Amino acid sequence: MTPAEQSPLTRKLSAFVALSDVELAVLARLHQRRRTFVAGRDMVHQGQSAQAAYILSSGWVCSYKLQADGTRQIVDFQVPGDFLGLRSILLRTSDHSFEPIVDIEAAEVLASDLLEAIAQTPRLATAILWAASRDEAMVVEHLVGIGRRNADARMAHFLLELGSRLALVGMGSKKGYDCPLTQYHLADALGLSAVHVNRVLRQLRESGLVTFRDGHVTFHDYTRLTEFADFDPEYLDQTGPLLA
Amino acid sequence: MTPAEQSPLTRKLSAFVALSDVELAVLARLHQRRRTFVAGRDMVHQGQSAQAAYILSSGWVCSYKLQADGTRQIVDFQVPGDFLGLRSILLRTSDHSFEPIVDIEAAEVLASDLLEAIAQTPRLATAILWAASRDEAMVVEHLVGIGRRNADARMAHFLLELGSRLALVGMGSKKGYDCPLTQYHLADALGLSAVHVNRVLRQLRESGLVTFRDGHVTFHDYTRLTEFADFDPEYLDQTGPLLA
DNA sequence: CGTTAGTTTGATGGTCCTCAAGCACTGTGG
DNA sequence: CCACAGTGCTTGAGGACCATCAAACTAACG
Repeated sequence: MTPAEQSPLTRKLSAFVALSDVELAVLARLHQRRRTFVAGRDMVHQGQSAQAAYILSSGWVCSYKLQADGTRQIVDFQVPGDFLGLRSILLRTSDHSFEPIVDIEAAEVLASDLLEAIAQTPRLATAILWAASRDEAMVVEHLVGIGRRNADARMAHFLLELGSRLALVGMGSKKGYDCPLTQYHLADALGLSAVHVNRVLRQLRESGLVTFRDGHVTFHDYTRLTEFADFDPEYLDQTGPLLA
Repeated sequence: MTPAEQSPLTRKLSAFVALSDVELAVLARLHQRRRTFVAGRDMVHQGQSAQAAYILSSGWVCSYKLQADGTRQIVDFQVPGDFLGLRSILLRTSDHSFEPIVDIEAAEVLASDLLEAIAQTPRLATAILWAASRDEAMVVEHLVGIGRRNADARMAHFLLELGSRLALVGMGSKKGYDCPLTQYHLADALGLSAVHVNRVLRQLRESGLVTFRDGHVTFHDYTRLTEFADFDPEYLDQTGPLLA
């Protein structure tokens, strides 16, 4: 299969583990139950019991938690190749909600299928756990950003991280990438108000660092932006193959 | 074994999965390589390659990330019964550091031993993954707190969560618990300045909600504090046995 | 052509930071 | 026994960063 024919998840995992034909076949089988969801309607609600996880094939999703006072915090965004709700499989109830940001395509993965696949192919299991560990490392980095970075650096860091993640599945580069998020999404993710997000974006644009506009992110000076954001992509652990 | 003789991890897992004698034995074997670490000297440094994880037997640890500008963000605290560095096993380098807050005792667990134990006893594997999922849910809740709660509610929520976690291993109750953290630790965990932490604690104390003083947390009005903090312990998933 | 979602800008104010200083307690060495 | 340093806690004053409120503008859409 050429990269273009592979699922984004296969493409992502292949960058870290050389998968055998058998492992690729098992992975392909996990993609069997294809489903679609429309933008804006939650796939999974906070508090709902979660029996299945999903592998995102196309489109963007966000996972978030709602508070009693109505504010929401977006925990993470999922882009093609990412798992959704992998963690919640073992907890009795999903601890957060998933909202498709655009219309999406995803493969439903039952807990039983996943556990079976893991039992059958240990190397694939390692790859999947690697992906889960990486997702968690991103949440941790997100936490650091909200706790200890000012709004400008936080935004810059966020846009850089997204770029790196998208590059891994061929949807972005150091030039920029397409991005369907609204400024409200950015606000809820970064713990800011939408108004301030707008000012921050203007600031970054006028500094000649990065432009977010009309659904597209453009890096004007990748190196300087990286320094400004103190962005060290090491936590993304994507510097080369892990297992030969 | 009576609860008092069990390791805190065994006690914690037993609250959710009824473990057989065989499983208890495998779990006990994971505790073989006992080590001690002194307060203040990092066990694992950010960027170091991590081959082993630890199970904390006694004492408190914090995991944190340092930034270029010198500020630090504490991601989580570990109390007896918690894993340390479970996630980093699969990533090439540890994405954060671990610092013992007091002198501690921990069991070193090699990646190979852990994988073997998981392969041998699927129910134990489920229990361990449950614990890992729960840890991640706590990081997510921490993220929500920093992003969307004001300083008072953030502190209140944090103290309540710690209380719940400690209660699970018999080290706390709705009355309160012993806590060796300094106000600097609280500041670095909650994304606040130490000065403001002090003011927040005074505020909570004078409101008759909770007192943090001389290494001890005292809940004055647990119900009212819970409402004030919007604390819903569901994400801790500790309402009863998961697997019979 | 009105409605809605999203963006943009201004004005005002609150939360929390920074700087600064003093206090209490502990351990150490002269 | 006392000086002194180190750690942690406490309080005050001033100001930065970001939230909130308000309103105008654009584009898409039925």
